[in-house]
Amino acid sequence: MDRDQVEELRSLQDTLYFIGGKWRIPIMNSICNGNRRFREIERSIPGITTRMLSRELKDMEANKLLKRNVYADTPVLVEYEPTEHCRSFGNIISEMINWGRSHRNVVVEREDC
Amino acid sequence: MDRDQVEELRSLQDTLYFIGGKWRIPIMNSICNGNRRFREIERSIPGITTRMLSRELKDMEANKLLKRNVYADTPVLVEYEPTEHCRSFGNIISEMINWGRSHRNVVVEREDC
DNA sequence: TCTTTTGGTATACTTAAGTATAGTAGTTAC
DNA sequence: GTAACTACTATACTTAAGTATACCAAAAGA
Repeated sequence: MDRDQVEELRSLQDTLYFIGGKWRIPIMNSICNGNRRFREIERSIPGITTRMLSRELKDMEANKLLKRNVYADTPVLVEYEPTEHCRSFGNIISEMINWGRSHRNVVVEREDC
Repeated sequence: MDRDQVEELRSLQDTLYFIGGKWRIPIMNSICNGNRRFREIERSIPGITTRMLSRELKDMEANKLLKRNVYADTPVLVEYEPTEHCRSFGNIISEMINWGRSHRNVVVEREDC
């Protein structure tokens, strides 16, 4: 194992740690797709609970992945805005979508046989 | 949420499900980097236990991500070989390495301030 | 007035993922 | 003969992640 591979593995594991669970990437994707409000994001990700969404959003704000803007009109309006840091995940997310798409095709092919 | 976003989310979640835990991507990376034998892969990923490696390799074989070749010389030699399916993850892995690298730089910058 | 919507929090629980540690059977090196 | 390596499996346990459910206050709509 040469030096490069050690550094690559470290970068890889950092990213994986950052992605963490099941929901962060879908949330990033949703926000980058233009969803801004809590219920809007929630509806865009079937199956997520308010608890998980709430926790993730808080954590993501702390990690500078998004900005939480509160507009104190009545009723109060809360919007989550992606940062550049969040958008920098775009390539990973696109690649994941591509992979998932072609993987599904492979599975479908197998099922046809 | 239009049709496209539903399909994208599905692809994304499929991929995330496939990646699963903490170890699969590092294992794929290791094997694609040329590591072939059990102990070789194990040593290339500090912290992994034989149990996790064993489980993952088995699961990955079942999912056609790799081929397990047994050479019945004495002593028996076992080699894990990546399939095209595994290599197709290359883009995701590269993007993750890139992200991890630049994220670390960002963190280092912050620490310097 | 009653229901629904918004933007969440609190509590309790389950399950999946991962860790720690030991052991197996065969082989080779000293 | 004993220590170390290969390629694992087995058992027991911990912890983190996720689920289920209920609830809150304020506002708007029917």
